[in-house]
Amino acid sequence: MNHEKNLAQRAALFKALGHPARLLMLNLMREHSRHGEELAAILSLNPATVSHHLAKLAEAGLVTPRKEQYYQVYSLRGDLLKKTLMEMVQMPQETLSTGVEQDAFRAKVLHTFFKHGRLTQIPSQRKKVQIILETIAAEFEPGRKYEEREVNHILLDFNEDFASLRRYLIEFNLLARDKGIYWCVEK
Amino acid sequence: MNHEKNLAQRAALFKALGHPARLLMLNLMREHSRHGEELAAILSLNPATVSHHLAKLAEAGLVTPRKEQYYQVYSLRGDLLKKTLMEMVQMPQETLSTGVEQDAFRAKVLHTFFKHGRLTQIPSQRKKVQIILETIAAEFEPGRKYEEREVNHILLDFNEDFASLRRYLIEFNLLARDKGIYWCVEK
DNA sequence: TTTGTAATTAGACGAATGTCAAAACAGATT
DNA sequence: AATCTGTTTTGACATTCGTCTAATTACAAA
Repeated sequence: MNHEKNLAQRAALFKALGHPARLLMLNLMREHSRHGEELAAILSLNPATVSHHLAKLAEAGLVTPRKEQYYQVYSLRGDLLKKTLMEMVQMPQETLSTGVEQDAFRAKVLHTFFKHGRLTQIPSQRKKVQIILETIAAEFEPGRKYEEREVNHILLDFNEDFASLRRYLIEFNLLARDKGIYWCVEK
Repeated sequence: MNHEKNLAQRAALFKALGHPARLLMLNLMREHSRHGEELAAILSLNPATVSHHLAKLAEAGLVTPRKEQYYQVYSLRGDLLKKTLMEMVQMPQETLSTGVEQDAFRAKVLHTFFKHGRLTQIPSQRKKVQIILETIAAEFEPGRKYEEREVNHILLDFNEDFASLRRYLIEFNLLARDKGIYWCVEK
């Protein structure tokens, strides 16, 4: 996809702005166009170095060159600079929010604490417990009522300590109970 | 002065934004706060690397950390990102416009073509000729009238080819002539 | 065409940056 | 107090970046 390219492009823009000499050049060009030799003299840099910097700025679309008599004159492209940092940082939702984000963390946690479909250990961090319990709670059909021994039976598939699991599920508000009848909480 | 620090700070901000992993982190934090381990899992990076990136973002003032249970949770500082690129690039006038800009180029040109107060050669680039001639024209008192032989005498101090200099000065509109009388043009 | 001048490229080299493994740290849980 | 776990630091290594000199290129001026 072009998301990668897009990402690299954005990074390149900021990278182009991330050097003192180049910031100074842009400020000088803010007043009027400049040619390489002039910038080199003002900044006390070698013309080759200036050329190198200008290439980066041009590649990022921040300046545009034009020929003029002997000189290659560079001028500022103001339109790009009018955007906010946020606009430049922000990437399309789809690039990130397709659930991939949390899935990576979920997957890691699940892989750590589940072996062959069974819960090997209950993590001590609440965020991880949450993930574990959500996975277990998915085994219960929404809307259906369960007897306590049905609940125990299901939980027993995950770990022999079904009582702790049941308690956790209620504590985390994933399971509800009334008069010995259980049901899973709607999301 | 703090101009230097200011300049380095600005560059550091952009440098912090100039890396794909850090851009992704900011985008992830745009939805909600994140802790290091989570980011490491999502980005498939070593926790140490993530910590390093987060430190750069924090130093640039783009994110702020807070402790939360086991975790160090980082959240986005939106205010900074609201500014435009131009606002971040732009430096106070005084830092640049005190005439230092052009002076550097002038100095270089003058050093190249003047030796011991005498003009060793007339440059072929108009921008440089302009600088040379302005320097020579400064020898004439504003308002005062000069005979042609007085003009020649002054120019002879710079170069034996006084006739060419005189012609150039008029061509560049630095000296004016009427009926054999010369005067320097007001700025 | 020849010459001169600014711009760019190539090459080299030191400095800064990104990455990870391992160790040290900090702080909550037990 | 002892332990466990996420975070940060340290050290090492490869990569990228900034800078210069020297060589090359592109063109305007003569």
